Parts: sequence; structure tokens; C-alpha cells
Amino acid sequence: MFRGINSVNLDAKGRLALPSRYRDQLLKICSGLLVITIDINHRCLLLYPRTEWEQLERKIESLPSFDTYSGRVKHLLIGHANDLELDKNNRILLPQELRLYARLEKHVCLIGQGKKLEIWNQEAWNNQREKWFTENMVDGELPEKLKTLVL
Amino acid sequence: MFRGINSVNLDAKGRLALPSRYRDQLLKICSGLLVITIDINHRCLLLYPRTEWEQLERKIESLPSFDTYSGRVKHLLIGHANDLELDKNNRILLPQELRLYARLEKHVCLIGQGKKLEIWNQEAWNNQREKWFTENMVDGELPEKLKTLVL
DNA sequence: TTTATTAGTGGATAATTGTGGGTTATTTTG
DNA sequence: CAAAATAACCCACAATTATCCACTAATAAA
Repeated sequence: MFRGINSVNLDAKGRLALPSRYRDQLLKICSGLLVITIDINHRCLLLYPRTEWEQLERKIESLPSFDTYSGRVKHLLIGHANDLELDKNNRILLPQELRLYARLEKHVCLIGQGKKLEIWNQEAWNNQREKWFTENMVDGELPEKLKTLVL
Repeated sequence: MFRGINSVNLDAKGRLALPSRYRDQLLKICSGLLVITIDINHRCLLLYPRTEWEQLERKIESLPSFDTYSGRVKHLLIGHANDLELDKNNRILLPQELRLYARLEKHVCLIGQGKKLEIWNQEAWNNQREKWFTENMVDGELPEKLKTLVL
């Protein structure tokens, strides 16, 4: 399980060093094999252990072929997915295409989100966070599950 | 499983070099034997391992004969299917007819989509992608499977 | 404080892949 | 059947990528 924020720097080649606390975990559950893809709702990237991704991919693939929205989700998620592997220094090389999409330059944020890690442009993350704080939730729009959630 | 985007160039002869990461996989599952056909929903091409295609073809053939849409699907998919084989440099020669249909010139995109690869005119792909990003999904129109998908 | 160990960073080298084109074989066409 | 067009095959160069190594900073132990 991934939790917490890390602020990390990409090097000139677009490599990202994962926080060492994730290292053993990743080697154990997926031998350092990962999959990275884009997030559809925000301009950020999603990093999955290969094993986790494959489960998700099966679900995505089984979405109906002739449904417009399903096709879109398939194209965007699977179409942008890249296989990655940890190098000996605990780094991954982010594909240029995805770096451009998420507008990643030097300063990026790693956000632990359970089964996956999110990778944000640092500034974009700060802005998004501010937005979430200031925007109010409208009660009528909350799904049942959220309404009954006990923190 | 095919995933991810590759930007590739057709050479003057209309040959397409497949990314090397697919090579071993293709030789293993179908000895480099492929089938290419057109996509019905977009102006792009679909590339299947021969083995995959044959399974799909059986399903397509069994579609009801007196249904208008089924007939259309049969004609378009099976009618445009071409057998291809990888050459020694890991390339395939795209039939001219199909190249014209998908308006493929020099710059094309290869999009991994699970069991198949899609081949797009690069510009067409970029446009389509932008469209998908900017158009919002309408909640009421989402199929159940998509609504409950957890990324 | 000093030393040892690990984490983070950068870069050189070697291997692989992408790309182009020349040559030979095969098919098509008049 | 000859000529032209197309396709298959092969080689070689250029560009990119992966791999490896080395240095510095940071942390922990002595």
C-alpha cells in the first residue's frame, strides 16, 4: 500500500528515483516491474505494480466494444500504458510522451494512493490541492457510499 | 498484451517497423504471422496476431445473417482483412489499399490495445485524443461496468 | 567527531534498435 | 513473353536506449 507525499526531482534524462521505503515492497510484490499510464481526470500519471495493473487491465478490456465511453477509457488508459522496470539505483525512466502529458519538469510530487502512486507536476499538485480545499461539496451530489462513510 | 503508444515512421515503401518489445511475443504466439484489417469506428487499422484473429473471425462469422449491422460488420472487417508476416527486420508491409483508408503517410502511431494494435495517422490520433480529453462524459450515459470501475 | 552505509545524482560506455537503401526475386500487365 | 512494377531480402549506418560505474550528500553507527 502506498501512502503519503514525496517531493522528488527528475534528472536531465527524465529518470525518477523512487523513495527507498517503497523499494523492498516493490521488489517483493512485482520484482520491480511496473506499469505507468495517464490519469484521465487530472493531468498526472499513475504508477502501478505490474501485478496490480494486470488485474485492472482485464477489467478495462472487458468493457463493451461498441460503447463510446468505454472505448475512450480503453484507448486512453491502455493506450498510454508503458511497462517500466526499476534500475539498479531504484529509478524508473519516464517516457517522454507521458512526461509531456503531465507537464513534468524537474520538481514532481509522488502521491501514494493505495494500490497506485500518482505523479504530479509539483505546482499543479499544489494548485489542485488548494482548489479541493476551497470548493465546497454539494450534499445532493454525494453518492450513497460517501454519505455513509465514517472517518 | 499490447499496451502503450509508439510513434513510428513508415519508410518510402510503406513498411512499418514494429517496436522490438513486441517482437519476441509475436514470434512466440503466432510465429510472426499477423492479420491486418480496418477499424469500423475510426479511420485506423487493426493489427492482430493470426491466432487471435482466427478466434475473432469465428465470432464475427457467426453473427446473424439477416441483421443489417451484423452484415455490415462482417463485410467491413473480414472483407478488408489481409495476411501479413514479419520480415527479418521486424517490419511489416502495409497493403496500399489499407494505407489509403487510414490515410497513413510517414508519421503514424501504434497504439497497444490489449489483443490488438491500432495503427493511426499521427495527426488523426492526436486530434482524436484531444477530443477525448476535452469532451466530458455524461453520467447518465455511462454503462454500469464503467461506473463501478475502480482505477 | 569520525567512520561506515545507504540514498540520490550524474554521466560514460556498450548494446540495441530504427531507418534507409541496394539487390535480387516474384508478380503483374501489356 | 518481355517489361515494368512490386515485394522480399539483406546489409550498414545512425540514433537512441540501457547498463554500468562513480561521485556526492545524507543518515546512522561507533
